[in-house]
Amino acid sequence: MNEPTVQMGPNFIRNLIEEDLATGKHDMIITRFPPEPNGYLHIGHAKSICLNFGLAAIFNGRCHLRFDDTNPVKEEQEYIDAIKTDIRWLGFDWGEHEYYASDYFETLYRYAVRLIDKGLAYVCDLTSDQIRSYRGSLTEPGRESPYRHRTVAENRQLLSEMRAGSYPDGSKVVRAKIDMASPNLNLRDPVLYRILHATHHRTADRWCIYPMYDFAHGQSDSIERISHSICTLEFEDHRPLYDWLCEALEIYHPQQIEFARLNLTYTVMSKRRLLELVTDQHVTGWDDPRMPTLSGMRRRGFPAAAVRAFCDRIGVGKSDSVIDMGVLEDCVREELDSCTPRAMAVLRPLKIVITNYPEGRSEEFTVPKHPKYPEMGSRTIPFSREIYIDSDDFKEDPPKKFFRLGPGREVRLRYGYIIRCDEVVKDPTTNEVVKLMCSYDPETAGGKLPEGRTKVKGIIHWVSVPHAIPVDICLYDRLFTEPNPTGVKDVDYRDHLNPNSLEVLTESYVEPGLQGAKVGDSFQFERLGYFCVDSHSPTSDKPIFNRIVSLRDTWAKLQGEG
RNA sequence: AGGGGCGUCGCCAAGCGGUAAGGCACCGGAUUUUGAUUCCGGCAUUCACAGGUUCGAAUCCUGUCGCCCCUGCCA
Repeated sequence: MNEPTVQMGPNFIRNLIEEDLATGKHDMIITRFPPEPNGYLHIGHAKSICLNFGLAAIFNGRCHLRFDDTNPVKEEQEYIDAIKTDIRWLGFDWGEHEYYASDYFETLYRYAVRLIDKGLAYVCDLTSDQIRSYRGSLTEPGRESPYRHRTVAENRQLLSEMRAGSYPDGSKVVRAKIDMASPNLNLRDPVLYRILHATHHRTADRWCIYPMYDFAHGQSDSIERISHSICTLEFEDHRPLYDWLCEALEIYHPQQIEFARLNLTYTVMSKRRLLELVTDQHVTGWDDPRMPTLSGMRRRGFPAAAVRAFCDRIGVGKSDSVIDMGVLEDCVREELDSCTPRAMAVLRPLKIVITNYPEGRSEEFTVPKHPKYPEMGSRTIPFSREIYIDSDDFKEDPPKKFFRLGPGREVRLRYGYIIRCDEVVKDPTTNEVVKLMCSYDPETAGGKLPEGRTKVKGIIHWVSVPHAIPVDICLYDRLFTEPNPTGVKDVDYRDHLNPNSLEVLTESYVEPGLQGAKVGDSFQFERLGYFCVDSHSPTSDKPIFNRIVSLRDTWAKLQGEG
């Protein structure tokens, strides 16, 4: 396993743990990442994973992977497998420490019995609607259930009958006996167990009562002797309940610390919505390269190291925040720039005929795979009389500061000759530019500049027509047109879906050296961006390249302003 | 006065009584056979606001305002 070097700036959780270690409150720290196997992991989970595994690595502790699988109707083995794959991809290893809340069902049941014996829990026959109305509201206290004062013996009897399957779904629950007037709604006799005659993906039909999250999560942490239970802000209100439970049960009491969950612009982050995008087929699946899921980003070509760098860069705090997508993209570019071999590709081809280059002749240029790291080796690119250039590198009527090709203009072919556009050939009916007749200067090969010749400012990429490999290109853009798709009043987030989030180009070409590229291989197509071979390429011989991220483009930015 | 939390540059974020780190974005400029990369330089007299304590406050106290979360037999 590739053990990542963990980067983590100072943050309040790290400081707190440092203090706990310094004061001897703990000799070793144990954290955990506790996903529910009901969906795929997304970049928000990556933040939590990097935090929990990162902290464990920094302080020489350990981090458990625990599946909080207490709701059999929503959870599936498929998700467990996908989650494990994603965490390993991110570069983290939980070793032997793979746990399941369902492994603790028997212990949890004994805990429930213990509460009943202490008169701190009871079996309640109210319907869910009744429980809701008895709960009161934010501003009004609740009312006690008429079943609240059943005897210990009766409660024990009822609970064991519940477990034995004597009652139908929803007919009874067990509740903690805390305080129906508490200003904290979580303390108004919360439900601990419900009856669910459902087959669980791990315990099959052994149980027909299942613990609620609030009765499983904290105790699971306790059972695993988690020193620091790190979770997101919305569980802050639940902490008093976990405290109450640990005290009532007289069990080990982990310390819960809450941090703000990640939000990213131009995407959504809730599992519910991501699932909707998948089931409504707005995307092709959980691993659609436009999804903020780890599987989507992996397929898109984001390096795991970039995701880790991102998680470090955004920090950890308690204030609600929305991170600009640009931060993630910058991390991806930074990682890819140093490790990605360069290549030339033409996305929207425009043919050029070099009129003074002999017909039938061709030559090869040997150029570095990476201009800054010659140790990465070299590649050869063929040149011939006909080449493709990208159509936006030619403008019949060039705007100001456009230093690419235009009628009568000169431009340098990357790693090749300087050419001049002598003639523009158009389709007589559509008036579209179909071909450019150019001439080359044989004295300018490989960057050479003869004495007295003025330097050309523009350099463009190209591919030799007879040597070009046809490929399909997938251009991805942000999934939504709104920075905060769920934040616009009275508008469904799906109405902000970007209709142009995927553009498929089917007439693109790459240099012949990319012939043997394998799924997942990444390249920088010079002047265009980073691309990788898609894992869903058809078995046909025409590969698909996903654009991972574009290069920074100050020219495009200037254009946008104009 | 229902409870809990948060408010430091456009977006994140250090800082924890001694006089505002860093990143992204943005703006200059240098180098460049990728308008990329790299490199330099600029970018909060001010920390939601108002009072108070102090020689000294983003940091302590009081009050005000704004935003987020909580009424699943989901997690």
